[in-house]
Amino acid sequence: MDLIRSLFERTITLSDEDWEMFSSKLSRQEFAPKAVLLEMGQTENYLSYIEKGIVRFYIPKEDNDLTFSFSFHNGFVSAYDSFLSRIPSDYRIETITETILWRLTYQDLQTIYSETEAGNKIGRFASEDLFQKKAKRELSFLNESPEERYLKLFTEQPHLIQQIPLKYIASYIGITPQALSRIRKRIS
Amino acid sequence: MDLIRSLFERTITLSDEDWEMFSSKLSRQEFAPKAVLLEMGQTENYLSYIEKGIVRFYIPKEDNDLTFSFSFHNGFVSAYDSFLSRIPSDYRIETITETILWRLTYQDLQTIYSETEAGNKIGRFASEDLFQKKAKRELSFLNESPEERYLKLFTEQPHLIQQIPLKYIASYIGITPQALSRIRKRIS
DNA sequence: AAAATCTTTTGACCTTTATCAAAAAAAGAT
DNA sequence: ATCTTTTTTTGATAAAGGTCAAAAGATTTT
Repeated sequence: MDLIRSLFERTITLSDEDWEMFSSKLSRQEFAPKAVLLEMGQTENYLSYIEKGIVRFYIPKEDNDLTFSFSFHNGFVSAYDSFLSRIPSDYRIETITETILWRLTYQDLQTIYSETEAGNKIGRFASEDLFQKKAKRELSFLNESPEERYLKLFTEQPHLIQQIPLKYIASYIGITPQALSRIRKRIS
Repeated sequence: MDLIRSLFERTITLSDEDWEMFSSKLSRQEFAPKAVLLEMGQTENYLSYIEKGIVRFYIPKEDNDLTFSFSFHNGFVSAYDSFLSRIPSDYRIETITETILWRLTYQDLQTIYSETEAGNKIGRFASEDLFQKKAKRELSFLNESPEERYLKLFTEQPHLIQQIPLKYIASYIGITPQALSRIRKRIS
C-alpha cells in the first residue's frame, strides 16, 4: 500500500487525509492466468493498479485476436475510454500471468474527485500519462517499420518477450505471427 | 469568447468567478498560412484553442515531412507532451490556412490549476479528450489498411481532403504520396 | 504572362508483409 | 509419459507499399 503511495508521490503530493480517503477505497484482488478482467460489451467499472502480473488488451477475432496493448507491474489497467465515457467497452482485458490488482471503482473515484482537492489532480496525471504513452505509440507506427518496433521492444523490454506469446506481440506490432517469425529469423 | 465558454460547458460547469479568472488569461492571436506556431527544440508554452483555421504537427524530414496530426476549428493546439513535461518538443507545429487562436500560457495554466477549483478539472478533461483521440488512432493503425484509413477520412472529414495537401494526408495515414495517389486512382 | 517552384501522378522494379497450407516445436491435459 | 492442443516456424504465392525517376498539373513568384 505504501508502495502505491510512494509511486503517486513521484508526481503528486497528497495530504494525509486525502491519502487516507483515497486508499480506503482501494481493494486488493488476485487473478489466475487468462482471467478475464473486463468482457467486451461491458462498461468498465475499475481503474486498477498492478502490483504484480501482465495484462493484455484485445479485440477478439475469429482466427487471430487483435492485441493492442499490455500493462505490467506498477502500471494501470482500465478500459479507460469506457471508464470515462460510460459506454460499453469494445475490447476485452485479460491477464496473461498470475496478477494482483488494487482496484478503485468508478463511483468511488467520482467521490474522490468531488470530495478531495487532490482528486482531479490524480485524474489529470493519470490521463496525461496515458496520453503520452499513446502519443509515443502513434509515432512508432508512422516512423518505424515492424522490424524496428520489434527490435525496440526486444531491447527496451526483454522480459516482455520472454513472458508473452509471440503471436500477441506480433499483433501489437501490427503484423502477422508469420511475419514476426521471419523478422526474428532475419535478425538472429 | 462566449463560444469558448459554451464549448467547455458541454462537459464542465464553471462558476462565473472561475470563468472570469480563466478567460482573463486567454489572448487572441492571428496567424498567416504556414506560420510556425512552435519550432522543433523549443518547449511548448501554450495551450491554444482554435477559433478558425487548420494546423499541422510534423517532424521535418529531408525529403518528406512526417505529419502525424492535424487540428481544426474548435479543437486545441499544443505540443502537449512538451507542455506537460517541460522538455523541448521534437516536432514542429505550423498553420496550413489562416488561423485564429486563443492562447493560454503554461504559467497562467499553473496559476489556474492552483487558484481555481475547476482548474484540474479542465486539465483532466483536456487530457482525457486527447487520450481518447490517440487511442482511436492506435486502433486505426492496427485494424485498418491505409486504404481504409483514407476512405474513412474521406467520408468523415471531406472538407479536410480539400484543404490539406495530399502529401500531408499520405504521411498522416502512414504511406508515401505515391501510394496515396494510387489508392485514389483505385477507388475512384 | 512567363518562369520557377511545389504537388500529384505515372511507370518500372524491388522489398516486405499477407495469405493459405502444413510441418515442427512447445505447452497443457489426462 | 503420452496424447492433445496451441504456438511457432517454414514454404510458396500474391498483393501492397516503397523507392527511384520523371512527367504532368497546380500554385506562387517575379
